[in-house]
Order: sequence, then C-alpha cells, then structure tokens
Amino acid sequence: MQSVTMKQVAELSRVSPSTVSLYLRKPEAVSEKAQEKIQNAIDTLGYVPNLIAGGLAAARSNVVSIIVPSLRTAFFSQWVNRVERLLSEHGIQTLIGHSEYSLDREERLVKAALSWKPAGIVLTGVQHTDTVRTMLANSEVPVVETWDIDGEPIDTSVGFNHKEVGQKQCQQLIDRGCKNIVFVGARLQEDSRARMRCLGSSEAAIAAGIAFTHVSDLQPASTKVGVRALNKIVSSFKDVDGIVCSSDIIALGLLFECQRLAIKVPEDMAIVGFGDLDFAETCNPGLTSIKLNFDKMAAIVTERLISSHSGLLKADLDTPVVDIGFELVQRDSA
Amino acid sequence: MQSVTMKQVAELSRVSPSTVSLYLRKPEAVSEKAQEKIQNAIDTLGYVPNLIAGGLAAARSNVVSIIVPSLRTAFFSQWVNRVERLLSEHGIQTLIGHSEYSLDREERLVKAALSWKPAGIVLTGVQHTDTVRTMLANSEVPVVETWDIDGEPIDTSVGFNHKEVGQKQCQQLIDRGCKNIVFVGARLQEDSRARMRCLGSSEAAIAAGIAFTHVSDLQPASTKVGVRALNKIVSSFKDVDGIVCSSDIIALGLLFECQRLAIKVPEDMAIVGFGDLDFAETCNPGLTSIKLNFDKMAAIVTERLISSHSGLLKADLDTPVVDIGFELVQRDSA
DNA sequence: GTGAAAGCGCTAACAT
DNA sequence: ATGTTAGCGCTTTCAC
Repeated sequence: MQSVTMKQVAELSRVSPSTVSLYLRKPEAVSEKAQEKIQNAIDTLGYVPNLIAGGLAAARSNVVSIIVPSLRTAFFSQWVNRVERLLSEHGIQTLIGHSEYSLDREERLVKAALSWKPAGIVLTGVQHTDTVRTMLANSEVPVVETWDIDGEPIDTSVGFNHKEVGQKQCQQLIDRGCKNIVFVGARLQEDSRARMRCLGSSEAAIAAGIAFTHVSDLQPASTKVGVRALNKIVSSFKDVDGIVCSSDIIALGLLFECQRLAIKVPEDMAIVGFGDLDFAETCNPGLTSIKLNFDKMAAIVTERLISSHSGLLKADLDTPVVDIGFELVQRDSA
Repeated sequence: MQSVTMKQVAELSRVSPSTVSLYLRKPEAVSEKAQEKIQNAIDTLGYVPNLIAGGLAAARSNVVSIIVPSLRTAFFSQWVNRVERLLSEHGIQTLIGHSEYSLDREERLVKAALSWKPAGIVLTGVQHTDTVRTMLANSEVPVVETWDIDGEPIDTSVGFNHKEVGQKQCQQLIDRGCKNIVFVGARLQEDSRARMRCLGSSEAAIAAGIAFTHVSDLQPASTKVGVRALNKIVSSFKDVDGIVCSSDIIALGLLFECQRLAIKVPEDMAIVGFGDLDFAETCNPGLTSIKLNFDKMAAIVTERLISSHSGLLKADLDTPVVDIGFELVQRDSA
C-alpha cells in the first residue's frame, strides 16, 4: 500500500514503467524528452522509490551492514562515521549494529543483516561463532573483517596486529626506564583484541625481564575505569611506574586521578594510551598513544565491497589480508 | 537468487508455504506436529527468512530509521546506543544515518529511509526542509522528533527546551558572581539547538545586566575547539570570568588549556558544560554540566513507535509533545 | 488447521 | 530508446 508507485509516475509521464525504472538507474539511457517528462512526474507526485520491491527483484540491496562491538564511546563511532561517509559516496546505505562485545549478539545481528540481502557485511575482529562463519560462507555476501588480521579471514580482512601494538606500547615504557608495568583494560574477557595487546605487552616485559601485571574492569571503557584502576594500583601494587591502557579513554581517567593524587606523569608514572582520540593531543600532559589509520581502513573496506559489487571474483583479489599498520605518537605522558 | 527459500522448507516438511509462513509469525496457530516438522526443516536447511520479500508483501518493514547530526563524538552515539537497544528488544532493527548538521543531507537520508518503508523515523530536532515535512506528512510512517520541542512537531516530539538550558547554564555563572560571560560553541550556524542555548544564555546575562558575548568555531566540537576558544578569550577579550559551553567536549578542552595557562577554575574562570558526559565527573575540577535523561527520551521514542506499530491512531496519543526536562549537575568548575 | 491463489512494486531479460 | 513479460520470496485473504 504505497502512496505513489512507479506505475503512477509512468502513467503521468506517458511512458512505460520499465522506462521509468531505467531512468532511475541509468538516466542517460533514456531520451532527453522522456527524462524531463519523468522527472516532472516524479516531482509533482512526490514519488519515492520502494527499495524493498527493488531489492526483491534485483535479489540484492544497496545496503551494507556494519557490526561493531560498541557505540558507547567515540572509539568505534568515529570508525563507523568514516566508513559510512565513504560508502554513502557510492550510493550505499549503512546499517549499523553493535554487539556489546558478545559473539552471540553478533550472531543475531549477522542473521538479521543477512535477511536483508546486503551488498556486504563489515565485521569487527576475526572471532565469530561457528554459525556465523557457516552462514557467511554459504551466503554470496562479501564479508570484510576489520580491526584485526590475526586469523583466517572468512573473505578478506583489514586491520593490524594487536600483539605488536601491545609490544610497542610496553616497549615505549621500557625504553624510558620503567621497571614495573601494569596493563589496564576493560572487559578483557570479552575484548579479545585488547587481550592480545595485553599479551603483547606482557611478552615485551618478560623479554626485558621486568615486572608486569594487568587489571581488567568489568565495566565498559570509561574514564571511571581509569580512576578505579589507578586507585587499585596505588593501594594494592608496589612501585608501579608505567601503565599501558587498552583505550585512551581509560588513560584519560588515569591522568585525571594522577593529578588528584599528585602523581607526576611521566616522572612517577608513565602512561601509554591506545586510539589517539581527539583529547590525546590536548590533555595534560599530552598522551602518548597508538594512532590507527582509519581512513586507510575505511578506504580498503569500501574498495573491497565495491569491487565485489561489480562482480569481481574473490579469487581476483590480490591479497585477502591487509595490514594497515599503526603508529606510536609520542607525547609527554611517556 | 536465494539459497534456501520458504518453498523448500515447505517441501521438506511436507506442508504448504503458507503454513510455514504462518508458523514463522504465529507458531501457536499451527499444529504441534507441523511445528516440529517445520522447525526441523528450517534447522537442517539453515533457512534464513528473506525480510525483503516479507516486507514487500506486508508493505512495511520492521526497521526504524534514526537520523542524528553526527557520530563523531560520544554525544549522539550514546543516544543512538540507547534507542537501538530498546528498539531491538521489540524485534526492531535500527538504521542509523548522520546528517553532519546539514538539512539537505537530512533530506537525502529521510528519502532513503522512506524508501525502506520503515516502521518509524526518529529525527533530531524540529527543523527540517519543507520537502522533508511534506514527504513525512504524506507518508504513513510515524515520526518522532527528538532533542527539541520548540516547534510544531510533524507527528510527535520529545525533548527539552534549549533556551531554558542556556538560561540555566548562564544563571549558574551569574549566581556565583561572574560579571563577564562568553558562550563557546562549534558550528553555531548549523547547530540550531546550540544556538538556542546561546540565546538563552544571552537573555539571562542581559536580564542580569552583565557582559555577554559568544565565539563559534567552524570545526565540529572537540577539545581542540575549547583550546582555541580559551586562547582567543584571553588574548582578545578582557576580564572574562565565566564560560558556557555548547558541549562537555569543548568544556574539557577549556579545562585543559586553563591548566596550561595556570588559570584557576572556578576562581578565575568558571565553566559550565552540556551533556554530562562520562568524564564530567572525573576531570579536574569536576565539570558542572547539564544532564539529560536519555533513558526517558529513548523510552518515549520506543513507546510512540510501538504504539503506532500496533495500529494506534495518532489522534489517540495523549500529547504530541513531551518535555523530558533537564538537570544541572553542580560540580567544582562552577 | 491447512492450502491455493493473488498479488506487493519493482527489475531484467527480451523483443520491438 | 522503449515496451512487454515474467517473475523475485513472501504475506494474506479466502476457501476447504
């Protein structure tokens, strides 16, 4: 029961529905006269194409589903923001889901996404339930896994090595003389990528023969997590002089609490963050952090999805795994 | 070209497609024997219903489209997060769009949303192009406008009075003795709600007979905007002793720069933020801010959408405009 | 309780 | 360049 249908547009402009359909998808394939008549009819009628019907007939939609763990902080919303912008330039709409770091919820989201016959699915990470892997493998839908490349991709993956990031973060602390390092994370049980970074830090510390431990908060990342962590560290641990964070947000909370407790950063406590969020540059002291190339990641995601869209075979892809690398931005906190 | 269709499920379970369809929507309306057979078939075949086809036939989808100005910061992504969670509890999927504070882009998004025959559209603010108002009024789709209630709603609106917020923010500064107040915002030309808050602050200042001015950054809200603003204020203005911000993010930047310039907050400079984001409680000093009841707003949005969904007439709604109010959270910055 | 039949609004050959 | 035709996979009367 649609207000205005293509048929009505066709009648008003005195052409056949298929000509209207053609005009909508390839305007230049229609005569100039017809173009004008049809556009007029569309305008006067206020016609809005029914993409559902179109999608049914074409057996695919121009929607890409992107699933991230969370939208609570600026972390993934910034990332989603980039992808959405790029995709929309190609006339693709973005359906956003967030899994709350739960693989089961991710499974439900994938199922829901699949039922829309999307032009692609963008996942976060390479860890999924078996059902997800099966569903995706059996579907014709191109899949891009992002943020992590440590595993066998379903289709293609683009991201960076989290273990190396963790090593680099910790090494930075070691290099400036830290002897007792703590990794602070949130929900480390669920966030496998943060866990990998923690592992990387741990390995770096072991290699350097210095003390290392980690604390994980049960709450999602926030400055409060950082505040709590610092209090735990000063009350329960001895002589900690360096902290690696799973997120800049947590690092910011650490910084705040250090100020309150008059702990000098970086002299008494060096801190390395992750994500290089907006405030990392402006806070006091500036936060040493890991910067990711979101633009590159988004560009590659888009490229993969577009090329699949235009019928490129998976086998044609030069490489199924792309490492976008990362960069340590040195500021005053470490 | 779908891998497994309902027809195949019907064949395998030896019933008709319409029985399968019925089972999917009202399992209890089918005999127990049939229920079992059908579920078995679904499981062995790995059937995923095609929502596109279903949507076409049913002439509506279970998708709600939500359009926010930005996903760059935690501001709206937190809001989207709440709504999405609530809606998903009702089996509704959320399509997220961001307009970059552009009414034209909003128009394109609304058009795209409408073409999916959504179960509802959630807009930010009450300012839209005429085309948007027309399209929405002509469609059967329930519309909820959020964040603002200052205007004639298309359908229903839920939000709060931004002018009053601005007044309250400024009054807080006046009450503690500020004599020279500046409002700091980002993209005030585009962000009409921030503009209203600025206006409210201005009125409060005028009523109290004290100096007031505003600065607007061309960039989107970030801590950097706050840093720039403070430098401008100390270099170009004289004796400013109070700042009202259009966002906590900006206030945070202000706080950082005050620290660097050794400006005491709140003694030399009192600061009021907006949004009561996570860090407002933990930063130094704690940020006095305006707290919004997102949960209430999300609950009302959901309720409106659900009731329309179940065939309630618009006229049945008790009130088309809901004011969720706001609350000033007093901390040390003002 | 179950099935047959008629579309939903559009796209995509194919023919003209 | 334009029209004709045959569905896409499902929901929904309406019989049985």
